[in-house]
Amino acid sequence: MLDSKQLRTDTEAVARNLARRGFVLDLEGFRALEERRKQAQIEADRLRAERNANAKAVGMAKGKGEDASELLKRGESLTHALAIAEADLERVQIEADQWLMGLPNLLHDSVPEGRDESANVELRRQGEPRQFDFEPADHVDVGARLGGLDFEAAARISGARFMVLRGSLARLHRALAQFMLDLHTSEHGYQEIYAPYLVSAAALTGTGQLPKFEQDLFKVDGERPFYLIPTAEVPVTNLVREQILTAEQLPLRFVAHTPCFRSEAGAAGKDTRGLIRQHQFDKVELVHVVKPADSYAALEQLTAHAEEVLKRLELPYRVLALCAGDIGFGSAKTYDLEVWLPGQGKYREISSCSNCEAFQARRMQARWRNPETGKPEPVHTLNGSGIAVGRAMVAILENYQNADGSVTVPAALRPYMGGQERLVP
RNA sequence: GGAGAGAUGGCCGAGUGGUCGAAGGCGCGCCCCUGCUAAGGGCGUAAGGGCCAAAAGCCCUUCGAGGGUUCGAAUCCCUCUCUCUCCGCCA
Repeated sequence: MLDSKQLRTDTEAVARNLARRGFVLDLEGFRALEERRKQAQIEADRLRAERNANAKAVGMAKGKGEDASELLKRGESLTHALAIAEADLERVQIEADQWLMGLPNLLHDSVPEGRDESANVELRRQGEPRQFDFEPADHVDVGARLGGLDFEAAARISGARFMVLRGSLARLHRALAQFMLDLHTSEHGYQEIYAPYLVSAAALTGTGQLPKFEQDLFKVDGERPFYLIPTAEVPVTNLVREQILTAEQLPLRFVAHTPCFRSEAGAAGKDTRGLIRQHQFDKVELVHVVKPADSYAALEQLTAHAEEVLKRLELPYRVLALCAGDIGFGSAKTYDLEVWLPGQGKYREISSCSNCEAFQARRMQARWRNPETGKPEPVHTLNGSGIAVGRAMVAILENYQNADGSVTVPAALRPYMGGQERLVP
């Protein structure tokens, strides 16, 4: 959510910023709506103040034993008028809120211009793609040869876009998650979190998935609806919702390993082969809650923490600054990490690190008390994958495959694999 | 699942229809007194929103949430949520 004050006082600049995303802000519509809201609120407040004063007068008159029948009559008509004014205000308010909730975040000045992913800017590369003396297979074939990757069983159980892991691959998957958690908790200073996988609409509204992106979510109907989390960002960031934190509590750094559930509506036919795009996948997520002044330093830090995972696994990757048109709804600036996949011969996204500034904090009412002003102000929130577990496994299978069908276990993972150095068919 | 109790400001806790955003206490802040890590005194101390360019000021909302009764609701009625205790069941 944008700062409504800024939206009102600096409308042109906001419109110019949003235009970088290709988002057209309806200035006329906004001004008309805002004017209606203002009038409705002034009128309702006025009537309510009058009614309150009148009611108080009734009490005083009765206390003195005076006749209050005139005041009572006036009160009745005021209450009636107020009901109408309040209903009017509520309608406008809902309309204004929905409109505000549908606006994406403002972009940081450093975000490169561009309409789509082709304009993303590569910032750096780490590691050299390995030269194979045989034709590298993709992870589906590597996994099949190991006998641990079973899409057919998954299809029988659940359908398309699910996977079953068996034996050493299931263990590799677990080892990856453990390794990442240990790295972030013991070396990067994160607190490990276990949080709900089913969340309320309010939590999803806080982080920005609702109301606009309901079609991307799995909804669990019941007396009260729940949604399956599309990322741990949702429950973990919402840890600070409706809180006023002290300056001493910041920064907060959380890490959580959770499954993520995505409907992938609109991705029909995309990445249908393999486990790149699944309805259910595991991810280790990093979340920072920081003072506004620190958030861009925190973004660099968080990205470095995600990169460290790939460095330790000795996987080649590159870092992109997403361009204006490719940045997510709630983010002001995003870096993507892309890992090299020999099976596809290209870099594929494995982590996305975003600074949401105050966008989510305003929706969640997550604040800190700024000692300089003494006032509660929105915190800044950041999140990033540190990193996607399923895709990390893909990268390992493809980058560490051998001609005989075996897969070398990266050194960093061996302690989590009982010392095993190779996965063999 | 059954029975009961509860939800008030940073915390504790009073308040069963009127001048209550809410006594009192604790905590915190500023000041006074006191020559010294004590005691005492005074003042202040919620959040969200609106009017205003902004500040000051004024106004509105909020006593778990929503609805109702009423001129007027923390207080009465209904529904829901959450917490606690006991029983049952269960990983």
